[in-house]
Amino acid sequence: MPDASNQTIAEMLRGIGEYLAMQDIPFKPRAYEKAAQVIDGLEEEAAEMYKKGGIKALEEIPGVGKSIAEKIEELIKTGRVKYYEELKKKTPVDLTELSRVEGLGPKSVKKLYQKLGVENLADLEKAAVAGKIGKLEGFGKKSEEKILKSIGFAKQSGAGGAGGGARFILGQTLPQIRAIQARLEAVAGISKVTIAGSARRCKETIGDADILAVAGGKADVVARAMETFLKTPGVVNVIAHGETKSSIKLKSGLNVDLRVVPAESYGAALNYFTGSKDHNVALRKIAVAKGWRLNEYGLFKDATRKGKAAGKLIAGRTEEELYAAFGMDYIEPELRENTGEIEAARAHKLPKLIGYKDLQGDLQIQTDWTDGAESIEQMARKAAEAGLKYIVITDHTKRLAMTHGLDEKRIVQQWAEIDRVNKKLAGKIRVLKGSECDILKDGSLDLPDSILAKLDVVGVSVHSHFNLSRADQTARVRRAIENPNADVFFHPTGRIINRRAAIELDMDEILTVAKKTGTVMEINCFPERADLKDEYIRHCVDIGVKLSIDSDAHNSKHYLNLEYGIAQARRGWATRADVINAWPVEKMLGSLKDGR
DNA sequence: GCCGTTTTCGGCCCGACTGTTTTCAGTCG
Repeated sequence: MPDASNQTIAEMLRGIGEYLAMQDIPFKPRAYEKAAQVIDGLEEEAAEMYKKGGIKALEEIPGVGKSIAEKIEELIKTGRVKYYEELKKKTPVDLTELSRVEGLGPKSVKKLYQKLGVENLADLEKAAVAGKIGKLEGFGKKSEEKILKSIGFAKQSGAGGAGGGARFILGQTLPQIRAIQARLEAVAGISKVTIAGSARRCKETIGDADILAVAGGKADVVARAMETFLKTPGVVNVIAHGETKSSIKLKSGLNVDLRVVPAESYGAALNYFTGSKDHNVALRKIAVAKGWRLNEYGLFKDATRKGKAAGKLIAGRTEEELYAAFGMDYIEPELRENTGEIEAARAHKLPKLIGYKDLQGDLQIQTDWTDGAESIEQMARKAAEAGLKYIVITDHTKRLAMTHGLDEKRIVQQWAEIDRVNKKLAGKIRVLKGSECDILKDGSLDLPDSILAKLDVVGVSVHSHFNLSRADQTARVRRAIENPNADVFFHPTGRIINRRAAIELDMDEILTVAKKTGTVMEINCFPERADLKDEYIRHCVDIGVKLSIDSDAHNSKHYLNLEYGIAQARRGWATRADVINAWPVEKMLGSLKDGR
């Protein structure tokens, strides 16, 4: 049976949606797009669901009805979908490639194909260079220039990543966005500048950045803000420049939008531009059901009137006011994915998420004993400055030879140094003895139990044999975390965003074993790891597997990354009670396995 | 094509900006 991954299924559905959109068919494209999105976000493989429950199981997926379920079934069974192939044959254009070009949508692609025979990026470039596009009805000189300009970017974004448009890693991008925020905050007359969009929701990757600014309604202030924004260092392209909205592209390829709003609409606008889209649509549907209307200017009573001020304003100045008007508790941005937060907010059952200042310790730190850059004492001092009360030194073990991993002899030597630092920094911070112990191919550990039993915290992790089959990898990890000395499973899936896929692991089984054995799952704060990711974190929270949020610091600057791990934990609905290093040191230690 | 605490039929989120336009379609988020 041909194996269709969720990604393949989503691509097929999205493709059909795009072809239908090209033909100006109403509503169907949105249905396909919606279904594709849901499949993309599915934790379980749709093919597995089909195997277990047949086509009925597929139809139970939200957004999937009879017709789409049949197409998924066909793809799983035969590896292809006739309907999709017929659509492709009718209009043989590379839609995913062409729609990466800024300003080019399905309608334009269709026209370019019909009038000029443009099927792909190369054709498009040829036609533009030859000046054919400017002469087309509905297009002009400017459209042609715009297309030429963005072809370069489209080529770039196509080369690197899977699944179309480039995604930017949150932790690597947020500092850039915050710099733009700071520049805008310095503009006279601007009272508030907020980062919105997926960056505010702290998604592990973001597609673009949205910034919201509040101006007192004075035209000159707005103009100054826009001017400052357009002059952001590193701008390569101004995509739009209007009275309330401007949009730029940076050298990095990141698109940034700025919207200027009046104070009375700030809450509604922030909510609107924070998203997610699904969350907003769900809210708007509730508004419509009540006979109200929700847009970026506010929540209004009279739904029949269109435009900015549609009837009597119910709420809009703050987000709190907005959610209250719906009879909901305030929903933290990290939760706004329409995955149950709206229902929970209505029922007043939202969790109290772990806070950004709630960590007391850090359970994974490397030093210059292996591949870290700083000494144990330096790392300890800087951790204290960062507000931590305890840290665990977890240098690599001997199997990781290139890091000069510790063997039995050297790790014992390290304990003496830790004792010395503890004495010196008494009252400032406590340094615990730990290890990032390699999991060998057969699931045994790289240090003997006699050593591991003497450590305060043992982390175990996979650094080799990433390509084992799902069954073998799962068995390997299972054996490792069943070891009574293995306290924490470090960066469990091993994925590195945009670079290395996650290892094949039956996460359901691993988390079940973790629950049974009391093994803690790590949320690794390295922005490109963000491992575990949000959906698995939520699974842990649901079944009671404890978490730790660790910097995996290799130098003291890396403590700053803790923010991103906390964000990830919040996206997974985690509270302080779920995260062991949010607890005092004695309670944390007491919660670990007693293999020693 | 999907969906249902008004509905199994008739809806489907909504507004800003751009370019090519003398009033609007396409794109985007």
